[in-house]
Amino acid sequence: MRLSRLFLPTERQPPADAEAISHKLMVRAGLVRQVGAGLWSWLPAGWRVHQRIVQIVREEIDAIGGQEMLMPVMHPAELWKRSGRYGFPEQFRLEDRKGAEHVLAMTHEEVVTLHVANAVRSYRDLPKILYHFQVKERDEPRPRAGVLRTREFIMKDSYTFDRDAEGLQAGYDLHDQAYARIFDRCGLEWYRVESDVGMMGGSMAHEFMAPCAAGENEVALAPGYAANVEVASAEAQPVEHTALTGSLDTPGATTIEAVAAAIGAAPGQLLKAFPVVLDGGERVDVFVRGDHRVNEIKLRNALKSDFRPAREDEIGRPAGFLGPSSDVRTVFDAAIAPGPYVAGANREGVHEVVTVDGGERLDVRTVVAGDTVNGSAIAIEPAIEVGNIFKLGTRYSEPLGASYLDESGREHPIWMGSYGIGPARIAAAAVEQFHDEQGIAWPKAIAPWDVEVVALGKPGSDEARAAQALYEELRTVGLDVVLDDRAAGAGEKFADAELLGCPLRLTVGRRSLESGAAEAVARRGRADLDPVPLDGAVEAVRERWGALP
RNA sequence: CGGGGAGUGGCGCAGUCUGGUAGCGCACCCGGCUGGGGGCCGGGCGGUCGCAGGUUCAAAUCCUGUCUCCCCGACCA
Repeated sequence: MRLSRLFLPTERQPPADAEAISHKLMVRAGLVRQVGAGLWSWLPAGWRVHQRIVQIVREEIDAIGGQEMLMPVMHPAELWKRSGRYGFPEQFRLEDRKGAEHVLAMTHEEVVTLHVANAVRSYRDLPKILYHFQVKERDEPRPRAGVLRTREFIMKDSYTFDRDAEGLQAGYDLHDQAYARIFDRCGLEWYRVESDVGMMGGSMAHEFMAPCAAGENEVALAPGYAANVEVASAEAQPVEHTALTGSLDTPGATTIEAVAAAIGAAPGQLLKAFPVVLDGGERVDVFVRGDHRVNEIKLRNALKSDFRPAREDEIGRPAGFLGPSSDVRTVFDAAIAPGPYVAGANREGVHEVVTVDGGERLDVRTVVAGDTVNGSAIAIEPAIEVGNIFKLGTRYSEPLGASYLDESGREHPIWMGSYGIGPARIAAAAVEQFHDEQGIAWPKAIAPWDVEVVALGKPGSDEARAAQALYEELRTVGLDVVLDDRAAGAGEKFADAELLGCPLRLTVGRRSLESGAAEAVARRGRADLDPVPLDGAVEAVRERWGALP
């Protein structure tokens, strides 16, 4: 490709409202452009990156026996009503000309299960791995950070169909291993974490996380331990107890900070009340240490029920002064070590010292940096979720009637798994992880081009002709090469090359004609490599190429 | 959904408070110079100031309404 003809609108300045590095650089480098909130076009160079990632994913899913197909983006609403997933706030809904309801797909469990339900009869038809790359539509409440969180994006989603839990485990493991190969091949720093199963239902889930500053997820890390903070569990740091007894007048002190200040105690000596009402209507008072926060996902999982905050009239005691009460089911967070704590006295303006010992214990708090796992302090860092794997079990096969007959002719629901990867997020994560002041430094597996040949001198000059000859020679041996043959100054060409971030840059100018070699620079680290002789360039480039990240 | 901010040539911005008919840098076009880090000189093109209504002799500027986008938080199959 010649830059003089490429649609590559680079910008000197980032968009005024961009915050995330990948947002700024991908726009500046001419890879993507915004169309609306959470709606993005991929321009030619950006699409090459996307397609290279897609191809890596395709190869690895094919390698575990996946069969690529394609399902539509628009679905009859009825199908989603059957699965019980109709009416999510994120779901785009529309009507056709006849007034029939449709939805735009957030994922494809319903459709793929429909096909399997209609076609699979026998255990002999299992297992199956089906996948596709298709647009997903989600009406996100807040799209952000360029291509990191969008309302429309392409996802590779695969689905496994097995006869039982063991089969599902095998399909799950295959994906786990394929994903590891995919992210390694893409050149990302990544790790696998335990995660919440969320609204997907199912019994087990892991996320593949690429650490970076713009990440929306928080991950708790310790040697041998990695978990999404949504589900992470750790030993709390101990609190020192100062001697306090009896009841304490705390008029107007309704927050932890205010109470701690009023009585001269550390927040960790207090109990924080979190009154909720479960789905079934049961009232529960949850207590965590004053310096901790309730983790609503962990709480929901621990209570095995959705819940909502209790209203004041349901609590029946003055909010802000709640303490343990024998009148209502009471749950203490596991991090509340037995001992005395300051809690509300269930009377306006009064706190009192209570002794917690035993009681119903559940782990429902959000871990904080410094907590320990196996004696090691955890760190919490942001990361982008680039892939996830879910065990769905029979959550979709039952409502949608996907079943098979076993050897004895008995009918069973099919066991399913669901596995997603977002190529756009891999691209953005790579930019977040590998960039410098000048621009992007792509991992070579997903760069838009392998080599950028910068031709200095006027178009038509000896330098330009030598650059073109080099460009053509490298192309003939299968390298993806882009030639900067524009009539621009050297500085502009170097600046654009560093923005775009191809792993290897070869410069052909007057000096090259004198020395008979093109200068070679590795983009990552902007490191000078041994020059590439113009005569015999292919071998030299191959050799330089092999050492690049 | 709560809070904050912004819409003025392709990009980044000034002008709005104090109304007088739109400006700067970059980019772009033409000519020339330069040709190894966004170079220089000269000459140009391009915007009914998000949209609608109102006030006024006169609106980018004041008033009302509305749309869109961004950031923080909540949310995030």
